[in-house]
Amino acid sequence: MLDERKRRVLQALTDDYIQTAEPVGSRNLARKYNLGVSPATIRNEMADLEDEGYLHQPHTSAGRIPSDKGYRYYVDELMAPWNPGPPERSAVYREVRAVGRAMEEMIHEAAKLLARATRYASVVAAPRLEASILRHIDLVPLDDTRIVVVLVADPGFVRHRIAEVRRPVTEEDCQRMAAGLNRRLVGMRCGDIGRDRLAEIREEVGRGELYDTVAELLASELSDPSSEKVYLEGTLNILEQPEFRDVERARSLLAVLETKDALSQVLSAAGRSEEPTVIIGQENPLEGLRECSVVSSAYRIGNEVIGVIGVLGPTRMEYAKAVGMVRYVAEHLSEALVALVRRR
Amino acid sequence: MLDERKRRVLQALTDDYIQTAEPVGSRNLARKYNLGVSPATIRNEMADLEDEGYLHQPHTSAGRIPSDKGYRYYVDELMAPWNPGPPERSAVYREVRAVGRAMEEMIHEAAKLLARATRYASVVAAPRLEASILRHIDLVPLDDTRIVVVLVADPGFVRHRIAEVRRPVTEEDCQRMAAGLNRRLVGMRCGDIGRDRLAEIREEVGRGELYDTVAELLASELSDPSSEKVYLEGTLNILEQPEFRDVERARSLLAVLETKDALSQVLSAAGRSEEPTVIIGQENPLEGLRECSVVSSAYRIGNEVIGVIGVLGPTRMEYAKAVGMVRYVAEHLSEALVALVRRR
DNA sequence: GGTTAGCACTCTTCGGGAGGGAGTGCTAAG
DNA sequence: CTTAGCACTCCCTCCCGAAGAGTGCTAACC
Repeated sequence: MLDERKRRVLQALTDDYIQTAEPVGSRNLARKYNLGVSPATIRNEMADLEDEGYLHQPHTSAGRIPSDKGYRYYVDELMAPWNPGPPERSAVYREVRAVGRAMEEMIHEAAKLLARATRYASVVAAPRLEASILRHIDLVPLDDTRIVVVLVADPGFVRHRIAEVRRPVTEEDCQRMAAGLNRRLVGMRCGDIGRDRLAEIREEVGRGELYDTVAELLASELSDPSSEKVYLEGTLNILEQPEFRDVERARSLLAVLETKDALSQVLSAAGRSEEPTVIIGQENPLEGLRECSVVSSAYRIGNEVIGVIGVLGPTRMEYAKAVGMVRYVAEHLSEALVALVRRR
Repeated sequence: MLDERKRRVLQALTDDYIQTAEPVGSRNLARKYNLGVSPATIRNEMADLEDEGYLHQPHTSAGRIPSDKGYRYYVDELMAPWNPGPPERSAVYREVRAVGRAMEEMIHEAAKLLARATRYASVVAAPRLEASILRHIDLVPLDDTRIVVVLVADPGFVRHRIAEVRRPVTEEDCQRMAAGLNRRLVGMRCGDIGRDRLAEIREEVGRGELYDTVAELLASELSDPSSEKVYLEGTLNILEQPEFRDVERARSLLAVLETKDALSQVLSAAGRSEEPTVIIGQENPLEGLRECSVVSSAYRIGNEVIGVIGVLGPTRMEYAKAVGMVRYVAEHLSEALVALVRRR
């Protein structure tokens, strides 16, 4: 659709704009990238590219800026692939693949790393407990009316909540009930352990206030569909971007990002492809993110996609680096996670 | 030291400046606060207050602004006490005193609430595990070479880490070892469970790789003095303050706050008084925080101070509200925490 | 016919006054 | 001691002009 020279112009212009954040003029383009033609010719090409919607001008007599359509074309066809170098690689090995971490912590570390490496904000959706297999329940009395309920589920979920009862219970009560719950529930999919299921085994496992309290807590923790955890890291990086030199813009963006709900929407819009997905500006479903782009990738345990990790920055984003880094982190996160369950 | 009229002028001026963030002139002061004297008189008083260092002028022919010394006097002697109204009270009851939370989560919620209520950033130092009493250790096999180590300590600490061994272990191995560890360690102060102590009981409890791995993990988790957790919330609020309308300032402040180390310093400088402490501007030990004030208070379990919670904002801070709110939250947090251990 | 040099034109940005406004400090009178 | 009056200072805003960057068009060139 675009001839070779237009492609080269669009590529050079986008590269330049991504670097400088300033509208790019024909003279500059001719000087810095040897396109083999004069500024006048480039001007003609730029005018064509603008007519076709790949570029736009902030005002007459300014240089051009890629439009969302321009970025889209750049991302799909033009950009030079970027691969992590030694510093990025070693950071991933050091921080994501470090041992001794439960799954959620590992995922959280991956998000922090991604933010640091790209200098954008990073977002990550942690897997839902629902879909995982319950491995162990533990009841630890804190005092005679409070019990720590510890849940361990399959690929490395560990959660704890505190249950409170009116009538004192003993350590033996807790042990007996934990044994009963484990006998009947371990191996089940967490999402299937709803109130119904818990009511069914009430007779056998325990009855009494302790059972009811613990059961209620389990039901709400295990099968609450709104329990998706979303992390946001590196918000401070947003302030470094020249498009957010204005505090008001930065603030309104950050305000949007602070609502976990918005983040979930962003990540679900990104889909669950295992190859990095790029959402550019207006393609974004959320009003407040129309000047941002999101690069995200699913991560897996084995063949099963369990979450999404990505970066969020201005539309003028280093897409090549973002895509390369997201891919690398997602891959290694997946490998680290599968290692958590590999010997089963 | 200051006569009554000077006190009233300083008070009115500070109140006004805190509200408007604009230098306050004599005419304005005379109009808005009925001080019973003319602007000219107020001017004389203001000149005196400036000579004595309570005020300063950004430039000739601008109004006055309180200096750090002025704020200090205002905080110590002048400001009208502020007490939380129904909305603040109910928020505290709803969010801090809600049940089902482990201690650290409760503290974290208190910080979030404080940030929301004051519209400043909030900081909180969570108690050190070291000083608390170990209550329970649980070893849950995740697969045959990975074990979730769950620690429960006295006032509601729950932590988990994952230990990895080379030679497969069975569920029975774990149970046996957990029982042994509990028998020998429960009731001890966590900080006293160092490598020495763990080596002593090695013979009795378990030997072998499993013991060594778990022991190493316990030692690092229980007695690591650098493990103080510090939370920072409401950073976004900083951007609302007119003194941070300039992105660069906001960014450099937030960059300082993102280093947990700096936060620890701030909170330790605040001391551990149970009555709210105010640190104003230059009084702050940290270079980057010389234009900020911190209002903080210790919180307790029973009579023992276990941490510090506070808010951080520009020196032009609503001190009365900050102090009132910090006091209220710290008190209720202390009560909620003591409730965690009351039946022992 | 595509390419390029030349040029007039447009639009933003930046610096330098001018004018207005807020506030002060001083003086002298009450 | 207090206050009215007043000259003075300094900032802020607006406006203007110059500079600079970049364009689009035209006409010549290959």
